[in-house]
Amino acid sequence: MNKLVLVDGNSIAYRAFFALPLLNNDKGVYTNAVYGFTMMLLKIIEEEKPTHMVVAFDAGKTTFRHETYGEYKSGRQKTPGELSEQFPLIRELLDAFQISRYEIENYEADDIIGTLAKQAEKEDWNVSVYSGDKDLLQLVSPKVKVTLSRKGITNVDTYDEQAIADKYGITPLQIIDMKGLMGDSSDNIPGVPGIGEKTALKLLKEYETVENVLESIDKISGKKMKERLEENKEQALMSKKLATIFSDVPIDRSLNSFTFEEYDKEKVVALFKELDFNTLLNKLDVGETEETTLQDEDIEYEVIDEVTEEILQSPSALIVEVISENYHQADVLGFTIVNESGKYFIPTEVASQSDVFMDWAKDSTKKKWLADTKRAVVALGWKDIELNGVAFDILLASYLLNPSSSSYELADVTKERGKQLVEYDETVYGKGAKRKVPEREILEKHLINKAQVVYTLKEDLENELKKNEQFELFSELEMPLALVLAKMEITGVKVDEPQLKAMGQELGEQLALLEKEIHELAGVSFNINSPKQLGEILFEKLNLPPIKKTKTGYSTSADVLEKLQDQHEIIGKILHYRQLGKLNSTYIEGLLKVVHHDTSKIHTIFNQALTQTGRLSSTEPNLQNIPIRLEEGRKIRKAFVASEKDWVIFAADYSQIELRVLAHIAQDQGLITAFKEDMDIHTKTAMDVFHVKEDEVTSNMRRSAKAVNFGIVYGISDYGLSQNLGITRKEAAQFIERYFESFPGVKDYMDRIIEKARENGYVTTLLHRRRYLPEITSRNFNLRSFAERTAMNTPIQGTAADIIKQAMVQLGEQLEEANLNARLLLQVHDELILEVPKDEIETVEKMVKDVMENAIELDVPLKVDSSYGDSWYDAK
DNA sequence: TCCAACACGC
DNA sequence: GACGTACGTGTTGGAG
Repeated sequence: MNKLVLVDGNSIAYRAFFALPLLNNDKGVYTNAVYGFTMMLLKIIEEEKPTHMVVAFDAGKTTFRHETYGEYKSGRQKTPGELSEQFPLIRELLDAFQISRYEIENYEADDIIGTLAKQAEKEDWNVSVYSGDKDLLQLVSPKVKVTLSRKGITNVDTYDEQAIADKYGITPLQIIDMKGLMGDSSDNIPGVPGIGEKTALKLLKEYETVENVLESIDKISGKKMKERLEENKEQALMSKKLATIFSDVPIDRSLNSFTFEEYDKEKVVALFKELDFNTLLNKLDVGETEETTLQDEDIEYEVIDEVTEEILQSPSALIVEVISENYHQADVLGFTIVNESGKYFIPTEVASQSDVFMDWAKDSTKKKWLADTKRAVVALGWKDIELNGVAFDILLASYLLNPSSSSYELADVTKERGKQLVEYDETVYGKGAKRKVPEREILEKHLINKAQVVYTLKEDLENELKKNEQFELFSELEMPLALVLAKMEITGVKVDEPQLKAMGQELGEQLALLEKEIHELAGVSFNINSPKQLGEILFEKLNLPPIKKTKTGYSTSADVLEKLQDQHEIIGKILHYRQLGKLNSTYIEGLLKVVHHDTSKIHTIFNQALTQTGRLSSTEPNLQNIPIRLEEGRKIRKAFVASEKDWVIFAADYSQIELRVLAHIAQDQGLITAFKEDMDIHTKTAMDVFHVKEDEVTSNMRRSAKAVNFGIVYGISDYGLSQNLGITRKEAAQFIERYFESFPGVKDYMDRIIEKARENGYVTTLLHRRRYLPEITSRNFNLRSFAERTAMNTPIQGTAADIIKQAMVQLGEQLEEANLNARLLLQVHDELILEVPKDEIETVEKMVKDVMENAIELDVPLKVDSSYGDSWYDAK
């Protein structure tokens, strides 16, 4: 049986380009789109084994669709130069593979594909279409399948009629009707305003086609909807026409001439070498037999009912499966192990009663490779099972290799490398309310696959880390840090529940009173928490001037309200109501909800693989944003107390760590001297920027200087600074300029780092953490400016993150070595919170300060302030 | 169930 | 010349 594969060349090239960082070969030619395209081709060839194959391209700027609608595809971003220069390479690549390409004036790739698909269908061939564009789904039939790239490049979904029905509840042909109603912003097809995917599908389920919908407008419920449909009848019909693929393109070749047999290996190898596609080269050699699809029914593994030492070899890939998102006090669904000797599933009951297993888990000489170490260590820690000897972690390795990835799930990590060897958790377990433990055998196979993938990925990832000079960062910093964090999470922070409740009580009363006063001042009762209702009251009923608007109406944000303070008594009360409301809902009620009642402790989860800069984040609850600036909120900290009698809460924070890091990496002599002399850095900045002596610095000057420093640290723009200081953008820009004049070393650094980012496509921190910035070469001003600010900021913020992480690892070791009972509880970006027995305070104070200040040596001193008290509030 | 608006920390 | 401008987490209201 003949098998025709049709590829939408433009669409796949676009996808590849935007999915991958802007790679280039040693000659500086951009190759990311070619690379992604190649991965896709190899995958298609291997999986589809086509007898015939065509890659279709769009030709020229205008098509017959522009005659219908002049605005078709207008407003589209121009193809970036970095991508257009890759198209010739893609053509060259296809020629080397001996794959036909086809384009024809006046028609789009879609139409060519549609025409060929129809022709092949008539001949009873099987057809597979590859694109990134949902429009193509209209071609699906019993003989035609459509595969769409989802995110990334080889991450795909294949659709047959059933799949479309499952996903959209409509037939392939109705895809056109759907587009007619909802439009398509990327092609500038208007559709009917106000109708999105959901509404379109609902209408089509009832009326089948756009035409029927339009004829039945009377029967449709909703006044707005009727009006919209009525007003846009013509537009809907035209949109449908635009979305319809034309299947009668005059193609001057016969279907049979598009055969695909073998590729010209010599040419392909030569081209791959030219493009620096070394990984793909290796693949070609071993290539064809290599397993790149999901392992299925026939995997062989053993279900263990008694653990023996023979199956516990070193190294082993180990999966400790916990499917609930929050892993504290969670169920472990089972263990799988893959090593030299075989593949094993160990049920939780078997493992937990096996001394052999426990000894192996505890034995640090027995090396284990994990998918997510902290998750496993914490889940097991709650069951008093010790896990040592973790030598590799897929999550952390993948994060370091590319912190901007949106997922580090094993399925994605393998897919990114051109293989899919394991199913998505969501597919196996379901999502949301439907998430559940699957049948025993499905679970076993899934977990075996996971362990298998960990076992194979380890080497690849390790090599990539080494190539990037990130292996030390991985093994000496992030890996040990995961264990430190695991301990902190299990330890938890003790909360004085009665105190929180009492504060909640009082807040509730104040809120009720404020609410009453606000309603009286407004003359009507309304929901103060609703920006919509509040906006109407303030700007329509009370006729206050609306200063700012949001997409949906009037802005009622704090900075707007502050400007209206003097104009009405109600404003102050609203601001106060908001402040107290936030405290009550997020911090009192929110925290009480997550207290573990058996111990009165809160156990957060630190996400170690999320931020682009290398900082941690904290969830369920977020303990990194407990109020401090306003006294009323700061009182919340009184409820965070030491967990044992005669212990205290101890806090140590770095003073100006980011600006010190800046002084070091920029080598700005003025800044370095200032820090060496331990000057007040904001005052020093003000002196230099305003050209005044120390005693002439006014509080306003210092405030401005502080805001500029803040801007430098967080990479904000002149606009951001102007908002901060309440000045114009121009004035803000001048401030920044004067700052750069005063600190020429900083200015040089900023220029250099942007240049470097452009050359490499990424920036790094002192410890080689990376962040890729593909948009730094964008012609879109916004994207480019953003990337430039990120380039300046990430090395600063990221190095600061490196430093405190280093301190945490060292502190963890030293506390243990010194046999102290004091323990780390929290990290809040530049500060560490511990709980300490009173008789250890002196020792710990010295140790913490010493470790933090010497975590990494810079050309400026690091300074740490510390304090302690009965609660977090008192540790100030 | 999702998104927008808002507010908290660094 | 306009663009729409640190990040991350959580709550609420409101639309579907």
